[in-house]
Amino acid sequence: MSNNSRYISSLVAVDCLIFGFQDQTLKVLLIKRNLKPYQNEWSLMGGFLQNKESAEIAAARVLTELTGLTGVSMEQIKTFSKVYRDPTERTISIVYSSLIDINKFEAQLNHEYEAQWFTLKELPKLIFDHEDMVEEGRNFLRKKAALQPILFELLAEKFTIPQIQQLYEEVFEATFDKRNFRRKLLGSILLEKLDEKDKLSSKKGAFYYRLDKQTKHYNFSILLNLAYSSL
Amino acid sequence: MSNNSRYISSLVAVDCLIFGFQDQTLKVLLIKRNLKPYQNEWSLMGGFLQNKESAEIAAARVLTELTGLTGVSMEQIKTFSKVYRDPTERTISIVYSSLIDINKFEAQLNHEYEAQWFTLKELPKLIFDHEDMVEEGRNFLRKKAALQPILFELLAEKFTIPQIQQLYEEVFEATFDKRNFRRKLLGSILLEKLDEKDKLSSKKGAFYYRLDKQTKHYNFSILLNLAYSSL
DNA sequence: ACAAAAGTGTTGTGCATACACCCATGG
DNA sequence: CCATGGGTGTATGCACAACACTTTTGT
Repeated sequence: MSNNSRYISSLVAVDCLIFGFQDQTLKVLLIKRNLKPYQNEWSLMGGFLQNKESAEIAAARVLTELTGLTGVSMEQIKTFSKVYRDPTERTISIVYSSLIDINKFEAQLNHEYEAQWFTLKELPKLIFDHEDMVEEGRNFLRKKAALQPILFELLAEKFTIPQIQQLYEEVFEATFDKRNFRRKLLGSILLEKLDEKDKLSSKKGAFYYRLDKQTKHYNFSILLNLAYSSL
Repeated sequence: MSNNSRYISSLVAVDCLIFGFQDQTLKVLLIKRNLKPYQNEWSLMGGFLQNKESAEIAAARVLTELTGLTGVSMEQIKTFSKVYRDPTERTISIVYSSLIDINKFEAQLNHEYEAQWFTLKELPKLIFDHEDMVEEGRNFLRKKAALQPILFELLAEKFTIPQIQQLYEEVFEATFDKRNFRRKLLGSILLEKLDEKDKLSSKKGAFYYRLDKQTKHYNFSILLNLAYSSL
């Protein structure tokens, strides 16, 4: 099958849906476009596929460009291809998502871009179909989090149990019993309890934990039934 | 962001991963390419995105072209974009999957294409990265089937319980206790028992069932724990 | 002293699993 | 009459959900 005028040759973009967790809230990283058209409107950070680049590589490049972070794992969410999704030019966009520890990010932010974290409830209007992208990403996050302990990537190295619980409650838009949550969590994942306490959110203070070094073997049927209703 | 020589303008293809169920076996529909290069090699049925066409529309068009079927629901599986996946020309491909009742298909097959059903175990060598596509599709099918009663789309309007069980066993590559399976199934989905029996696979015969008309409210935590291990 | 969040155990129930025998029929 | 696959019921254990009180400490 060779090139033929009936077939379009389309620009292919990648867009990065970057989730972080801050102030007990799940957030997405958006940038304000600094070029026309749609100047000053908010969007996901994206970029076009370059010549000798797979979409995975392109997505990683875009992420690094914005945040300075490398080696972050990214997952393909979905490809968007509506004909007029970008009114100025026919493009299709492959969306990738990543979860980052928001503090690492702050350190390395590229200030060429005007980037800002938004909670999912206070999302501004986004260009094109980027709001659909966020929605898809959110569903993806739920399914994934129900099956694998990925959400830890959103937390700093040290974290408290109440923090994790808040994160899960955010993602699933639900509230869980703290006794049951703690039991399930500790029963599924090897966590190392530290002596240090986080006293920011209570007077008593909550012990920090960190992921046990050799934690590769989690027993993660955990939280699955939470998932039932939300999937 | 306007066109720029660093950015490639790539051909965008869709490939259709069509699953069917026949002789107690899960099968995929492949075609033998009738043009060079790679003439006479097997591949998924695909086509290029046309000018005013979204990928969803293109995938539906391709499916119809091959099978004559319309209105079949299709799901986007994943987009493949390795640089040299198609050695002759840079293309990216968006894979869609559908489940069809193999009998409906037989009736309407377009014989311009040399199409053939293959079991997953006897898959021939496929062009490009099409084998990866099949693999992705299979994973997708498992996850989806664990949460939703989609597999019914593979069956004819009337089906027996043992038939469904075989189908699920195929998809999950596992065997289930028939008493438990039946109980869970009937407890989750409204099935209407018919008076008629299928005597093809046993002397006693197995009663036919069909999906209850207003079956929109299934209670499908069913089979989820089968999923645990396979997801 | 009191407010605010952290931390802790027990009990009941429903669900999944495991398991063995009878039934209907065609050859 | 027998071989083949279809169909049925029960007992056990486990994992989840529900639930209330004590601890710590900053103000």
